[in-house]
Amino acid sequence: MGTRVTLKDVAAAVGVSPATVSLVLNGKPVRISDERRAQIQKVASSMRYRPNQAARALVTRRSNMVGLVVPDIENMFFSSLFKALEDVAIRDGYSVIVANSDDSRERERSLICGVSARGVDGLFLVPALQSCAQEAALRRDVEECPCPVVFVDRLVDSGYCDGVGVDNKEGGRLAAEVLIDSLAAGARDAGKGRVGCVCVERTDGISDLRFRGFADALAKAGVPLDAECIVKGDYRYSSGYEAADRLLDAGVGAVFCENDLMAMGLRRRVEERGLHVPEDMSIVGYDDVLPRFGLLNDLTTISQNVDALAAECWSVVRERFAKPKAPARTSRIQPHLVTRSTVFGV
Amino acid sequence: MGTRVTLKDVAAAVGVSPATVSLVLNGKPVRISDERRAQIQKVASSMRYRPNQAARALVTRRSNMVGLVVPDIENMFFSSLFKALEDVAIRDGYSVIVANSDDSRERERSLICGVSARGVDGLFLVPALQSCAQEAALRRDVEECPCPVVFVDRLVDSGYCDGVGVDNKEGGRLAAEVLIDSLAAGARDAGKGRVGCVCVERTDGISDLRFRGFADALAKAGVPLDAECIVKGDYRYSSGYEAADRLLDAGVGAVFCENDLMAMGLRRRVEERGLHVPEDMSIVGYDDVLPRFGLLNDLTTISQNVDALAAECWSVVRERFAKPKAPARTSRIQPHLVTRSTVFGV
DNA sequence: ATGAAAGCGCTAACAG
DNA sequence: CTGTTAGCGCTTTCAT
Repeated sequence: MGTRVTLKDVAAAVGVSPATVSLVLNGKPVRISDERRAQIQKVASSMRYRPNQAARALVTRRSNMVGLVVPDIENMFFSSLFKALEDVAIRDGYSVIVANSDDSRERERSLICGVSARGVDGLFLVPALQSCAQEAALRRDVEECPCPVVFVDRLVDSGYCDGVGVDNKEGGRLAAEVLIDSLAAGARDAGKGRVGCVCVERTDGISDLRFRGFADALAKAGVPLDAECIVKGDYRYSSGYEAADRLLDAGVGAVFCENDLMAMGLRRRVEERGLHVPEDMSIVGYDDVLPRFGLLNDLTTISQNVDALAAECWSVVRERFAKPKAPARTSRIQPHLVTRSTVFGV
Repeated sequence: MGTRVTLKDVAAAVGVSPATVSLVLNGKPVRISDERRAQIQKVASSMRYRPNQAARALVTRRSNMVGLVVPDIENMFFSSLFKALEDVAIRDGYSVIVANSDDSRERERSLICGVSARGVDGLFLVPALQSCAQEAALRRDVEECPCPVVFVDRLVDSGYCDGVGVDNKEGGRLAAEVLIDSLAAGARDAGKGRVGCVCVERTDGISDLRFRGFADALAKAGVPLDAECIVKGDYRYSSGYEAADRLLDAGVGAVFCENDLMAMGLRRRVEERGLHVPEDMSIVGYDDVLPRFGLLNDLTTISQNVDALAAECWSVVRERFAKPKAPARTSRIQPHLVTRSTVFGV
């Protein structure tokens, strides 16, 4: 195990004061003779000096760490979000501390405290499901948090806090649009002409928007969306799988699933019944996160563009660092349609 | 944004010295009058005092943070590993800093430095692929690292460093065993009687062991494993998918895939050709990590037991904290067979 | 151009 | 039983 070499060690080795070394190593525009500069650099690197970040954080009040609290890192979307965020953060020399709230208010609360006590400069928070239903409690925690907080993805009422999300309503609209086009592209056999969806009932301020965007666009185009064609899901593969029979039996031939996992489950069951996608059923998913995990994905889907989301998160927090008192800002990434092979005729 | 209240603030509010407050709040067994104790506790909590961890780390030389460097957090296995590790670490009050090496030696190197400069108490490292081929360079970094390192999963030559992994050879053996049983369970039609595998060629010290365990067990049982029944894969869905035709055409009816993703891809292609699993082909996967992501999995597979792996990681590092000079120790978790529905007759 | 000194927030001796 | 003192490793005035 290596030993810890301090600034003082370097100073002693060179025969100057710690202050001088600090100045040089931090590239401060103080006029120190070039020879000294070079010498200090050389000695420091040959001694493998690494500044102690804790000490530095103590005095500068900046840790170059940010926190990320997600409901569950085993949700592919959040996993990707983390990776994308780390990619952009690391370029500015930041590390990311991640923690899982398990969608629990209590755990989230303790995480906010715990992570901020670590001195992070900013905290990205995907609010727990339980918090979405207890906005007042969440707000209290956020306001007490000694560092800026940015809501991510789940945009709860956030006049008091920065937020970055995706335009879910637009995503729903895009899904409706392509399904409508598909309907127009070719006449369906009898008993396959209806439109349906697998949607999630949650207070996360996401599923309802996707549904609203979808339903509104359908209505505007005069395409009916009947109650028996709306099946509840829970974002998991199995719920898509289980939705298939009801949809098929209702004569649905075009389905919007609120995420890709459910779309895959749906597709599997459809094919198990000896039917084909998209000939017998068109399917649109949501997320487009599967390919990032090495899962082959030929699903036509609405992409959330996780990289753009992460980039925007970073840009928002940097602006907040620069102007701590600026008014809170919420921004939304635009989703887009990725056309692959599961929608008939497009 | 909340304000930062320090120990001194609390001390001033109570009218005692900072030291006293520190003693009380850390539950030190110093005999301080109970009334003072209670009063200090009360004031501290009402002022919402949170100790500054950076300052504490500076003096105690313990940060209560550990690092985890993985090749890619978008690999489901590592994603699960992180979650499992966080679960166990948080119970001891530890936070985890995660970073992706992208399997690059260079990036890993800079991560080891960067993370350890943050003062982590320990570092869990899944060596980058590139490092597995440059053990000397890796070793140098590890030995220079000012905190204990634990190799995880990819157990490179590690006489000098603790390690925790899975017994991959045993996993391969288990896969062979169940496939052999399956063969015995029912006679196969002609042209489906051979055994094959989709395996990965890598220097990660994992794929080769799985293969070796598999091949050795087959040999011992007198079951042939012919060259044309061994197809190369890359751990991704698509490579399993693409392996299917060659395997089928070679008359293979029982396949071991070195991970679940490839097994799923293989299965998909087999079914696309109108065949059935397990009637026409038995498939054994490896990992059993898919269900954790909400992916329905009815694959018969070799489970790595990520939770046990993480628990063992934690136990190893704790022991290292306790005895910094103890000899390095490598331990291996035993994998086990999870019987589901993709092996014929078992 | 460089060094001395103060102090970030906390803990750990040591006095009292 | 409690307060004072002295740093942890670093940055940052302010003198020199």
